[in-house]
Amino acid sequence: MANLSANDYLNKYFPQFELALKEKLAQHTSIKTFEAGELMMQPGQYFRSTMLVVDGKVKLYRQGEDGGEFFMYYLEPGNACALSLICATKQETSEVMAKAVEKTTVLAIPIEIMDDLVRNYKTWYYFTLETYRNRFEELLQVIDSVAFKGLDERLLFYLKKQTEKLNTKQLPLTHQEIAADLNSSREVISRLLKKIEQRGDVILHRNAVEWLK
Amino acid sequence: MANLSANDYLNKYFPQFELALKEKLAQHTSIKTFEAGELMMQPGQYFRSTMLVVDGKVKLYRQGEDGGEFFMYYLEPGNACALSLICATKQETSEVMAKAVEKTTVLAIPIEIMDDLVRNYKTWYYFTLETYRNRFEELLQVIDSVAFKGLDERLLFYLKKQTEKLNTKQLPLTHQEIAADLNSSREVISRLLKKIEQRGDVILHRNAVEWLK
DNA sequence: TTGAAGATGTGACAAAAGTCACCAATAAGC
DNA sequence: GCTTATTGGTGACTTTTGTCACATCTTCAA
Repeated sequence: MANLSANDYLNKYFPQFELALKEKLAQHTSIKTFEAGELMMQPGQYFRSTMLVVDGKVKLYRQGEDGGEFFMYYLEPGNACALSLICATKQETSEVMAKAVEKTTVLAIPIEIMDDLVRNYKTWYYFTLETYRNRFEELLQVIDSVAFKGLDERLLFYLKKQTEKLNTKQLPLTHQEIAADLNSSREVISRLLKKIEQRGDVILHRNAVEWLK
Repeated sequence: MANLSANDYLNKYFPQFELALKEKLAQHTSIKTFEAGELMMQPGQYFRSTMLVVDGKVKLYRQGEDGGEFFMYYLEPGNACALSLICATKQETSEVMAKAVEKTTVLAIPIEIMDDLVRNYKTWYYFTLETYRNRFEELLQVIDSVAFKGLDERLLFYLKKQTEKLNTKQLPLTHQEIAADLNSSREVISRLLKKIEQRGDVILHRNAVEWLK
């Protein structure tokens, strides 16, 4: 993607923002990019800005004390990180990990203007509410799958979600990565995938899983 | 508790609301009460109002397709149901269960005035944001415990949370109820409780667990 | 081409959790 | 008192998941 200005990004991915808000943001935000694989946020880190994703893809996951991971959801262009809204506003440390899975571009909004945004721009207010709502609902789904389902069903749910979000049926995932996302172990995932393959729902390739449904 | 007016409740539990907001709410809300054990909200139900809890205690939990339960958190006086904010605003059906665990009183805010509240009363806006934030953080904790911890640790976490919220070390819970909240089975909970008792962290009574830490 | 690293497959076993059957203790109602 | 429902205890067993050890296979770089 060619070099777009903050204004270009805002018009493209945040058309619902009122004009004055877009102008305000264009003045005060800086554009930051992260390389694929780069960590954008980690527990214990303080924030001086909230981030609006305008290009790429960000993976949000929780990290356990033992170092285990647990995938929550992806952020895409047009999304904001609900957690960074929380953390920036409350000046608390983040409790989740955010990692760029592709080269990712964000608009960084300094916390100093957050209060102004919230008070004076209705569309910003609606946007933050909508962000909370959406993330909340995603978290509820995550809780469901982990509370009520066995690993086999969770794996199916995970693969389905990946095909939707990555927008391809050839999922570029190793068994090891899947295991990490589900906080399980590679061997177990390998076996479950094999079962699913025998049922005819996927085909296993090296470094990839092909979703057939 | 004697018969309080909406205004009394607002002053007591929502002192942070600006005066005009309290007046507005006093005019437009109705007081509803629920008996102990009464279901206040269930999946598939539409809402015509958002609820502010002003007395009693409400248990929020998720229900699986198989009928299993999964405890999320309690709402207490001064809290609002984040989900009812979502559902009322988006006119979507609820996806969680809410049950009064004690006789509970709420102020019901008709959705018709929600937009007005959001637009014109700053303290309402802050309140809704704060509500989302708090529930979000509670959900993250729930996810952690279920993603990274074994049943034994989850049980400890659960008991601890109960002592905090119920504000007593004599938890009036049967093993069956605990098992339901954790979406496990009574026998397993009984055994784990026994272990914890042997470690000296609790004493088991009939219909109650005494938390010693 | 060869060696190293990473990805996957698999058997054997261990640990955690759920299920079933049944018993004992307690409380509540008649 | 007696009966019955609820609560809790326990052994035996199964299923699910995790762990360990090791074998293949592929890719890539030296």
